[in-house]
Amino acid sequence: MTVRTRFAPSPTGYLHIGGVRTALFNWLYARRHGGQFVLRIDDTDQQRNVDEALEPILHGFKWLGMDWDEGPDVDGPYAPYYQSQRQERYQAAAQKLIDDGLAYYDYSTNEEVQGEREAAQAEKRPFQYSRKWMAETEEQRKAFEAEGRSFVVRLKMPREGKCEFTDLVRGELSFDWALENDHVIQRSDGSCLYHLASVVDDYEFKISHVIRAEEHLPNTPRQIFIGQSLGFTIPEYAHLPYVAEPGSKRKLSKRKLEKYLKNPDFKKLNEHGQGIAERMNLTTTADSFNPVIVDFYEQVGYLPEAILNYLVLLGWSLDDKTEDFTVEEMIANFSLERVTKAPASFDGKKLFAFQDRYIQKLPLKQKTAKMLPYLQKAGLVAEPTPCDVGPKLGQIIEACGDRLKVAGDIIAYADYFFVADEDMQYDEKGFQKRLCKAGAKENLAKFREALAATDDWSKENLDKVLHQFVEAAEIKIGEIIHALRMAITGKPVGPGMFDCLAIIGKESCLKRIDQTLAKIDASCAS
RNA sequence: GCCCCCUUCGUCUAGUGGCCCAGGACGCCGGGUUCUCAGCCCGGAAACAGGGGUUCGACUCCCCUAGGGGGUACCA
Repeated sequence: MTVRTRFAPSPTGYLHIGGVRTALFNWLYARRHGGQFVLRIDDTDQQRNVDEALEPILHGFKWLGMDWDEGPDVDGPYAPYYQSQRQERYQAAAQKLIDDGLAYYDYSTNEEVQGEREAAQAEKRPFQYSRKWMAETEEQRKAFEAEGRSFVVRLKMPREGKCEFTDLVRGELSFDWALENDHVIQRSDGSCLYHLASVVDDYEFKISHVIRAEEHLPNTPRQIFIGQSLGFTIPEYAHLPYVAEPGSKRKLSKRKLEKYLKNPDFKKLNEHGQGIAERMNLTTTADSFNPVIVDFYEQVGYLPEAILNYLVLLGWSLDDKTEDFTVEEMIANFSLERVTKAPASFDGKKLFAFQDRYIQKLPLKQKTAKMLPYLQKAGLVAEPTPCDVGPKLGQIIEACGDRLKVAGDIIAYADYFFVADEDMQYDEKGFQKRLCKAGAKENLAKFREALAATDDWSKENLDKVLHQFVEAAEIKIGEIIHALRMAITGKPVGPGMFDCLAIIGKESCLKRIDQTLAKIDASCAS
């Protein structure tokens, strides 16, 4: 049997991180078994601009490298892959169920059924529809219609026995048929509902394994009933635990951002990304730019492999120690048997740690290629790229070392390397602390002369020059180096001092020091 | 209300009756190193939800309770 799995996104305009985890498990399972991964679009007839709302989702999949074998843009033998274009099939299935006596026309009103439901609740017994308005003959239909009633189609569920099936994650499961309701499968306007559609599609697409979130577990008996009634082979089922909210066990949702931001780790992750977006002058909205949405990570400069590695461990593990997996290793090792049963909450810190590890492993050339566009978006480097930028950026990235956690971090670290001397911005707090203190100006002025007399501008030599200066002046190294950093970078923190001096170059360094000396007179209260 | 699922350090997890006074990872705390930051090195705290069984022996099996989550739509 060929393994075929599917993921069924609805065109909402964004790709949700929890959805990606579910999709990832489907994708890995298909790839692991040499099968196919299908993307089926859960749209409805009413939805407008489906293409527009779908595009960011498909883009997200592409960015992560999760390719699909059939679906939008990839035609396959079972097209169309849009549910809105498959209504006739669902209607035919509904008709067949009626013809076989496994579904029926129901002429009840909403209020009538709701009344029965409330009565059952009041008596603390399970609700079971009385089938009072069920019409199984033409005469009954005519009679109800004469009353002016309209109909829906309901499943005629069994009222005894058990529905038993094996879930690949949870094992043997058993549900009482009598507790299942006569669910509506076709609305009064003739359109069909999700459960019917889903079962019909899974069968027609020859899906072998339905791997989906836990919320569908209680729906499974009714889907099995539909499938069996239609004479379909029933797929294997695997119900995955949720990706839960940060620090909780509740299902992660798209619209509760406010609440998640109260979680310190989530907040930090978000603020870090927002900072980068600001430096790129990106206009963001909470709806489209936050850590619950995959696009956030792409914009900010995370690596897809890091995201995937983090996500695969949300509910799955190989053993007691392996944490790092390349995509190939994930594919080679993934199994449903090792999926956990309990929900896993989203942990921004851990995701960030994976990102850190992955980006540090990246060769300099690739880092440079990934980071350059960020400097351009921030307006620090022209487009097309001037030819001296590449080597310089390489030096900067090397100097920054593991301070750069995501590609977008380069902006904050590299701005003073690319900005004109006279446009350099000073961090005011740092300026006060490091340059407005006694002796700072004098030391800086003296060291300027030492630098002016230096021709060998290599960082090794600069290191030597500074140490000689410190010794001669009989001061501690900290007394000059912090002032110097402020003077030539404008910031209190950054890469190694000698790297900075070397990269900025003699001419600019002297100019910046002069500028700074002038500013000390202007800005420091005496 | 009814039905279903779940429950090991703060978080992700390992553990399928003795290898576990519970292992790894992220984070956290303390100390050291460095020109700042980021690191790096050393050390540390931190969990089997509770109660009954079964067994020579239970994190592992059974039952109950509690807690958490989900479903119960002419939503998906």
